[in-house]
Amino acid sequence: MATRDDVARLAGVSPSTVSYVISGRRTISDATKTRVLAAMRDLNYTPNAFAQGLAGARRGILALHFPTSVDGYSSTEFEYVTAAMERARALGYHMLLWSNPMTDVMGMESLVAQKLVAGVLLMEVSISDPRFDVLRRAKIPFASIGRPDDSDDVIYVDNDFAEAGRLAIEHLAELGHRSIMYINVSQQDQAAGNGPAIRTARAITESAQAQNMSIVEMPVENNARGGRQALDGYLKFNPRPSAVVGLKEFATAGFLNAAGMAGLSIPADVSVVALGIGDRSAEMVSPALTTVAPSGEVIAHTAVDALVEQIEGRSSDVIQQLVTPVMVIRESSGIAPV
Amino acid sequence: MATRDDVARLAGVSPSTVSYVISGRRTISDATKTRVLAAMRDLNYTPNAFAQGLAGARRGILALHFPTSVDGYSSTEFEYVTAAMERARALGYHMLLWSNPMTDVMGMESLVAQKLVAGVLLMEVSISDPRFDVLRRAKIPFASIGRPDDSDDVIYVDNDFAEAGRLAIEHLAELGHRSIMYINVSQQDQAAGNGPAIRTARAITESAQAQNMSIVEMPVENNARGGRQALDGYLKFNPRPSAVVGLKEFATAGFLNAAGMAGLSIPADVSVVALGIGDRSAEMVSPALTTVAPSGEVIAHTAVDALVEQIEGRSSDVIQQLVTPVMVIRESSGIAPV
DNA sequence: ATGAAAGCGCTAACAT
DNA sequence: ATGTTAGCGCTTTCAT
Repeated sequence: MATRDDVARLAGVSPSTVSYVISGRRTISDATKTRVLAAMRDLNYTPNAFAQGLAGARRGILALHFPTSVDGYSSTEFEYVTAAMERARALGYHMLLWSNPMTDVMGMESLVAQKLVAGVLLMEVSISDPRFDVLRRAKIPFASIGRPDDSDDVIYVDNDFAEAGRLAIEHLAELGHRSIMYINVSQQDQAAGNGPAIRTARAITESAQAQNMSIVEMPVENNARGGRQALDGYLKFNPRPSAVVGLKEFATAGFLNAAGMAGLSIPADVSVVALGIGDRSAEMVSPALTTVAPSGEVIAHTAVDALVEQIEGRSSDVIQQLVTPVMVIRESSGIAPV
Repeated sequence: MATRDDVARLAGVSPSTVSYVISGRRTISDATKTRVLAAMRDLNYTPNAFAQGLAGARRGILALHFPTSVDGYSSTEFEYVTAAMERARALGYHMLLWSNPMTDVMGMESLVAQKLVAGVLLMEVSISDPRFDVLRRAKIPFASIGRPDDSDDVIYVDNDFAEAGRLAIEHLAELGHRSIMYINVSQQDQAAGNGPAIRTARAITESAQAQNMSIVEMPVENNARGGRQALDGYLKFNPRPSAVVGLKEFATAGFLNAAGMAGLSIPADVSVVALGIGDRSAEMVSPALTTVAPSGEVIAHTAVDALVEQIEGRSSDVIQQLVTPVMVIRESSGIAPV
């Protein structure tokens, strides 16, 4: 494999000139530049990433970190991952995927200490996420998709949960619903500080109050069994809420299916609105779910942009951005039964 | 940040001794080893990954490559990704996620030329996948999840499609089904050489013949619309097949939903068996899908193991392994209507 | 059992 | 506008 010196020899210039042609950090005469570029092409030269990194160049790798989850992740989360990776690539960075248990902060420390990555992007952050302190101490650039409670110095991009809650509740209010059940994440996840769950609960509670609607909560695990449990709980209410707002896709889909099996008709008997779920998943179930969700692509792209800006020192602002969610009315929501 | 020389100084040994303590490639007296280890701990030392890479150590990064897909990927595919990453981590490697259009072979070349990654794991391989030649030419270790037609020298782990087809067809045969519709990938994807689609078609055709069953094919895109088209096509058959075998999850789920909307009862009117779909997706729809699929975790783990063995030169065998799929009978398959 | 020293292929400060 | 050179922090060969 050709090295920089090979290129320099072939082009008849000094090695550093080759470097400067690549980095553009020096003005090079057109004639020289052309010769160097040609030599690079002839030799099929690509700089060695390790040498660049060691010599102190901009390290071209970002890490995308998410805690390992027993429930697994959905296609919605994968969309975030692929979108982040694509943006990173577009900006000239590689993306290291990286996951370990939330509590295993050591793993994170060792990655950072290896100096391999120029910055870290956090996914699935909780309101008191221990990863932030590790990153702060390591003085490595980081940004997060989602935000902790203590977020003054944190660069983040997050869903605008207040707006999402408002959209969902107002949609249901317009359809005449007066009482709602909220399928929350499990108590365990709530205790762990699941930000979207907590912020969504707050948002829909406030919006419901503003609309004079009543609201009850149903915490279940994010899987088909959780969905069935949510239905069991739902059926015990008297009177039953006429609408359900669900946060996680496997639980919400599970509720939808269990309700159908139990002879409930959706949306004639119960309306269902799903929050934070991607289009693909929303259309995988029947009836297709009405959703209120931000574009995963927008969130991921914005977050990567913010991280890279910080890495490249182009901006010292603490970028904090809420992305406005979009409501897509599909088949699972309709006029409240009389 | 502490370097190896700092550790050496603190421990009162030469820098190379520190290296040898880390690599274990030299016998070191217990006394020395203890002192060095203590110094490493005191200084919170972690070797610089770039320096290691440059100096020719084992490069600790694997790349996981998949072509960008317009249809997006499902949670099933994400399971492969996370499983591969976890195994890589367990073996001491990082995992770089990497994706670009199948035809953009240049992107792959430049990654490889950067010498950043020790090996490449390919996902979503097609039967005449251009990526293999790039990798062969680059003389970089690689392995694939799935296999091309020309696979003599390719280390791969793949689903045992023949067995999957047999399991699905025999299950349906036992339930009394005599005629089947196969929801295939789009004609475009078939032309692109989608291995699972082609091998599954072959497998179920052969198994169906062995069972004296008739089989028709229905190519559609892998999304909800494709599922509806599959139903439209299905309804036009006279007589209608009593069972449907579907390959891709969004299309198969779409068929399921469209059939339900159209008043067909599943499995009373039509049985549906889904191939290659993960449990999570299978249980997201209603009725829950009977599936025949390999464990994504097993496939991914095995593939990463094979790749790492090759990288570390522990084995020069061309590991080629088919993973036996597992049938999970859920609610979408039942006795054929009379 | 340990040390010394020659690279690995770059970047960037210091020349001219 | 270009060349020279001192590192970056390791691995590994050659010494002892």
